[in-house]
Amino acid sequence: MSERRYDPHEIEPRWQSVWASERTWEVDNEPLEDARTVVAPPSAYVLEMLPYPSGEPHIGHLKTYSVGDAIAHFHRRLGQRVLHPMGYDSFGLPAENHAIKTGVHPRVSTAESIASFQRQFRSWGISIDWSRELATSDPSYYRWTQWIFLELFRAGLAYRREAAVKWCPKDQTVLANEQVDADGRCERCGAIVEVRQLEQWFFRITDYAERLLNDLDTIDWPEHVKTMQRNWIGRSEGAEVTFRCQELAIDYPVFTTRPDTLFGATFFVMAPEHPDVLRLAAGTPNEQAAREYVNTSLKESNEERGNAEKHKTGVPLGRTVTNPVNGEQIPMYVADYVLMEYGTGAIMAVPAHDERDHDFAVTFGLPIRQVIAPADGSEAELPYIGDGVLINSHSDFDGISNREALAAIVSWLDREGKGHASVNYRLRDWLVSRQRYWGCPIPIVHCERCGLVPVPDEQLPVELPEIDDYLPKGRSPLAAAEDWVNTRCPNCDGPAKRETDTMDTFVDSSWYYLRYCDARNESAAWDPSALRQWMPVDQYIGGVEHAILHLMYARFFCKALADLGHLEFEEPFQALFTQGMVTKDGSKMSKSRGNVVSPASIVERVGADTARCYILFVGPPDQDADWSDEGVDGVYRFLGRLWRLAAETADRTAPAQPELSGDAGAEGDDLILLRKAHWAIDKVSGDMRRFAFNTAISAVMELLNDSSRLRESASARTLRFALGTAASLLFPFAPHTSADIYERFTGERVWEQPWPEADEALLERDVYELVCQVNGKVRDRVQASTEASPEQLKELCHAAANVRAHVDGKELVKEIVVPGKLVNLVVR
RNA sequence: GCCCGGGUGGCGGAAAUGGUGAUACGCAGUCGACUUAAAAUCGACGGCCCGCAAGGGCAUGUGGGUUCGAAUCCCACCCCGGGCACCA
Repeated sequence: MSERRYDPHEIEPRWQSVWASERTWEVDNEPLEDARTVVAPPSAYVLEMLPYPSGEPHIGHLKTYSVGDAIAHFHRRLGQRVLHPMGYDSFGLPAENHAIKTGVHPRVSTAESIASFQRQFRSWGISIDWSRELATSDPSYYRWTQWIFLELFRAGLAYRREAAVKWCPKDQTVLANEQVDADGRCERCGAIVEVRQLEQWFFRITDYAERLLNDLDTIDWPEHVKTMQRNWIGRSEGAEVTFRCQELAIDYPVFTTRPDTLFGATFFVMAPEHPDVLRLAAGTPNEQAAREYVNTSLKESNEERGNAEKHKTGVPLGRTVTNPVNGEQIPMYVADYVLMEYGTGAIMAVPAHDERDHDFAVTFGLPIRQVIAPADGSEAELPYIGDGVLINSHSDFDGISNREALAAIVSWLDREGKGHASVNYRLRDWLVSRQRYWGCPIPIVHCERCGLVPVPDEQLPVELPEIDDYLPKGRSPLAAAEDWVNTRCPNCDGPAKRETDTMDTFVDSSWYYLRYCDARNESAAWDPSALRQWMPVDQYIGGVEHAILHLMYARFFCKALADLGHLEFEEPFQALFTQGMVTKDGSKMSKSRGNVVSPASIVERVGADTARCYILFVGPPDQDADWSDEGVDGVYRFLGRLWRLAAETADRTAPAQPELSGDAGAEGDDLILLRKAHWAIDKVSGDMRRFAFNTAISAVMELLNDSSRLRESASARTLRFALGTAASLLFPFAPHTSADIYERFTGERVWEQPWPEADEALLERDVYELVCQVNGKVRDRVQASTEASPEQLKELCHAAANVRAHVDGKELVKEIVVPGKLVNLVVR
């Protein structure tokens, strides 16, 4: 027999061209009537986060799509119709920055990158329904992004206001809170972010805080991702309490989570951004100092200001407010530890029971009045944050627990009209406007007479104009395209100007999964019946880095669009899987470190099947994995051994026969191998459901090892079954090699075959190795029958030679029998 | 500081619900076969210590505990990774 060589470069393109020419992975939307009358096969929507096309795909992409493709294939073979589409998140800063540097239009460089992604996805053999492909920068897509924007605008969910916003001086654009990292740096370019007052567009995501929080309970997401979202939303229960400044006759409500400590409030603090600060200070001796303080604070970066280690600063305003519970006049301060964006921008300060207020009081020599004492009567060290009983408060409340007092005080405030129970969220409205070119234009016209006027639906899309200069100059580069900017008001036909800001790219990616369901619809963003068929996404796959931003925004879009009557569901992604990062030598791959492994070079060296299997085999896919070229070689050897043994066995058992089955009367090595094959089916099936692809692949390796060991002693038929099964089980990970092997054996296409089922009878054994322990230590092992009674098992154990050596001459205290496992004798 | 994950051989990692000698599978390593040689391939051996062996002792970050039995459960601590961080 001639030596056969495993040649992925021959095998892979051959199968890829079958899938391309037959459009194997395309699925149609069933007409609705059919879905109702015919028993429609169950469907599944398997989706990986769409890539941002910049340069070439990297290893992280390979991992995401290897995971997603395995899931998609598994669902198909379980008999489901699977929607598994692909698209590109093709608006964004990197292409624009590239354009600034090289003059190449972002559309051109993006198109090149997309072509590269397409080529590589095909070369990886990912089972994509290419008929639904989309790019968010394509007018046929962003037309509908604009339509959604206008729907939100008309509903009051998109609005414009002046705001202190995060401004990146390098990228010359506003950033969302979420795009500023922990050090106060721009997520993209790393420059220190500044604060500016600008008119900006926002989405009213805060209206949805409660629902975004509560509905987390209805979806099957990793707990840590839910936790991150919960923290981000940051719900706090408490009360809003009104403090009145008598001199100016102004009420200042504050939010507090601790109304039980109201009697301990000894001063009052406002954020530097608070619009009343200068008015309050005006005419007092502190006017000048307050003004200077506000100015310095506003210039300070968030990084400097947010540092909790920093000692407290502030300036007295020379005014007082009245504490509503006891009528005390307490002094007002302005201090930068109070944030304008949270609560009301003003706080009551209780130095005895709040660390920050305590620091401030110590620095400024303000009174500290303890109003809660530990319930056990011990002396509390201040600030005391814990629970206890009220003291120094009011005879109605002193002595009762602070939890009770909290409720009692809130209802008292409510009755007196001085406050009420309240809930606050950390979540802020989503700033969506960007002063950049390469993004979706905001379809609004500014008319001097009519104000903000939406571009009529039938005039969408508002297409991006051609410009020569992408360089941002503090305003959108679009402002330079005067022919485009100057237009007529759709309302009054008077002269008007187009909005020159573009949308944050997260807007584009907040609804793309809807568009896939009806990607070629030219008269609507989607037809409701198309969504009914596929949505919500059954399994979403992507990196944890999107745990907050993208996943929160997409959820918000669904809820808002559902409220507007466009969707019949409120959660886009029923289940989520987040895969870990791929590192090299323990650190993140990056060009500057020079440790980038390109998927293309791996595929060229060992083929896509090896690359895909390796990345799933190296460890649990939800964890980070370190790339090792030696490990890749190991997987390559495995696929090669499997393919060669299969090819050799197929030659021996030719011609191919469609059915693949074991011998019912198998015995000896045939039975051993048959059992192993069924064990592997059972193991892989379970592992697929748990995303345990690493152990699934190792189970197939075990099956191959046994097949190889028994290649001479087992029958050709059993060997054929074992190896055909191995190919069938490996198909979701190594589709080309598996399809090739399966076809050799059966002449059939493995992707058209149902997922194999394990024969229960072959999973069970009639004899097993009984573990014989003495005092919990294994002393011997004997063959036992599954049928044996506990009494018989005890006897077997007592009879074992090495057990006797440890038991003889000792007192038997206890006997523990675990049928099917072990017997443990306790002796003294 | 708070909230999540994790600590298992030289390495990546296995081990639903406590139950085989924990370390499957792969990598690296050692030895052997084939070869003029190498590569490729195939086969064998690999936790540590004592012992010729049978066997015994010690081993899942550290220290306690629960249990006939703990990588797995409980308590305390140490280390690593991630998220949030003046959110009142």
